[in-house]
Amino acid sequence: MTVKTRFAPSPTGFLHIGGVRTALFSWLYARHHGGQFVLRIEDTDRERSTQEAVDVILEGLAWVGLDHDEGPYFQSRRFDRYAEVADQLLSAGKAYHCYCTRDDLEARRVAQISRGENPRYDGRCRHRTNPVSGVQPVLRFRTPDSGVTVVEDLVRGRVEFQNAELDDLILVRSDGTPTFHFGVVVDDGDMGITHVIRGDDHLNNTPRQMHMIQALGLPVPAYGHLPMILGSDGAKLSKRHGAVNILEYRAQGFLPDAILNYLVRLGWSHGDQEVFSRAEMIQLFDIGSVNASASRFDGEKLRWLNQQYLKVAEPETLADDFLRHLQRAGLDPAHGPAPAAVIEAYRERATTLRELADSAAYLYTDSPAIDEAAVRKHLTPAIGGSLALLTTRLSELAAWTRGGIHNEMAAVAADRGIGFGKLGQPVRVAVTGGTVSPPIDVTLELLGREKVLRRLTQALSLTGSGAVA
RNA sequence: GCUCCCUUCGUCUAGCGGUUAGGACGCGGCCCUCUCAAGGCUGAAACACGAGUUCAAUUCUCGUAGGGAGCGCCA
Repeated sequence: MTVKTRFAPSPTGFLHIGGVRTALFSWLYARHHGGQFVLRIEDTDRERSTQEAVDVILEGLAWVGLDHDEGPYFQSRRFDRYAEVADQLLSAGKAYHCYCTRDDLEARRVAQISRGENPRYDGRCRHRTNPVSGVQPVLRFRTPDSGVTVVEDLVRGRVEFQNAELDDLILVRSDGTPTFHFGVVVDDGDMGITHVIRGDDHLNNTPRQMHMIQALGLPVPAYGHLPMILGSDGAKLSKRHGAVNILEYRAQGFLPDAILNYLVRLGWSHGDQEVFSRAEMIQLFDIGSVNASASRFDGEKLRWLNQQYLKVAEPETLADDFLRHLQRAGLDPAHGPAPAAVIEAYRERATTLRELADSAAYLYTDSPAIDEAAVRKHLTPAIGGSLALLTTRLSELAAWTRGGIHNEMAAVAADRGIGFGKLGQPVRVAVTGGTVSPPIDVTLELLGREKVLRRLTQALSLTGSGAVA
């Protein structure tokens, strides 16, 4: 049997990190077993579904690289099929029309709750033989009222449900549209889904769906219910801390591989290993060793992982994204060094591409941000002579390389009788405007001779030493 | 309220009857060092509680407490 899994989001909002994790595990399961991964858009609720949400889901999945083999299928285009299956169930006596109104249902629900009962449909239309005129009925599924349904969950193990606890759920609304439960069952059957891997908010729905599948005479798929991801405060994911559009992570400068790596370690592990390439994930992933408990989202660890990927990536592959972040910051990439060299120099000093671009901003502008306190501290009269000498020597340096620059700086420091560091930091402040940058020779090499000489000359005047190059 | 699920350092986790309870992020210290990082070494930090079962429970069972989910003509 070939494994076939699916990811079935409803397009009523953006795709967030929790959805991506669900998609990832489902995708990994399929890929690990050499199976197929199906994408299905569950848009039976026409009121709340939007094309914009569909686009965002598709773009998000494409960005993180969770590719599907089939689909996207849209439930909204399969209404005829659902109607056909509904008729089948109705004529087989496995479903029936219910004429109870919403108001009646609601009133009974309130009464049940006040009596301390599980609010559920009382089945009063189960044996009705005549239609109620003027009322458009819904179609309800006739749930077995005794017995036990066992879910052998891939993640939770054996979970039992008393059928008597379950009521007759609606398959088709009075307006003729199918409900979520019905669409899922018909689609999973039609699409040949063998393994349903989804969030554990569906665990309680599983016995009902199994009943429908059995009534349809279809094979019951295997189920795996994944624990949910909580916000960093332990509360349900909300916009404050993670339930943001997955594409926002791209805007923040995260890499897809880092996100998937972070997500796969939420609820799953392989010994002490922390970093997994996609190939390793696929090879090692085992749903049987997925945790049953919910986990919290930790942005710090995501940042750490992101840097791990930043550090080993081919700089060229990061160049385009880096350029986008520069432009976002209002900088002109043409006015500075080639991206790869900057990435190379900065990736151990940044956790995201966005941070990296922000740190490198001084390379791409003629008016870098100036740290006034650093200027006062380092650009003192005493350093003026050294800066003047360095400026002269750098202007005469034959080849503008870090090695050559380093030699000139060492020579100036020796000549002036000061340590390398005593010269390095004032130079750093002079050319970057701040106190932090890659090794000073690398920094100067990146900036280029023209900008370096100009900034050193400007800095010289700030020292108040009267020295000139 | 009813049903179902969950519970090891602050966080992610390893553990699958006998361990000095391991690793990672974060935090502290030391080393390296022109700054910041990165890196190396190192420190503090956990089995929710109570009963069983057992020679022996973090590990098995049952409770308790605390979290979570479901109970819609939402998905």
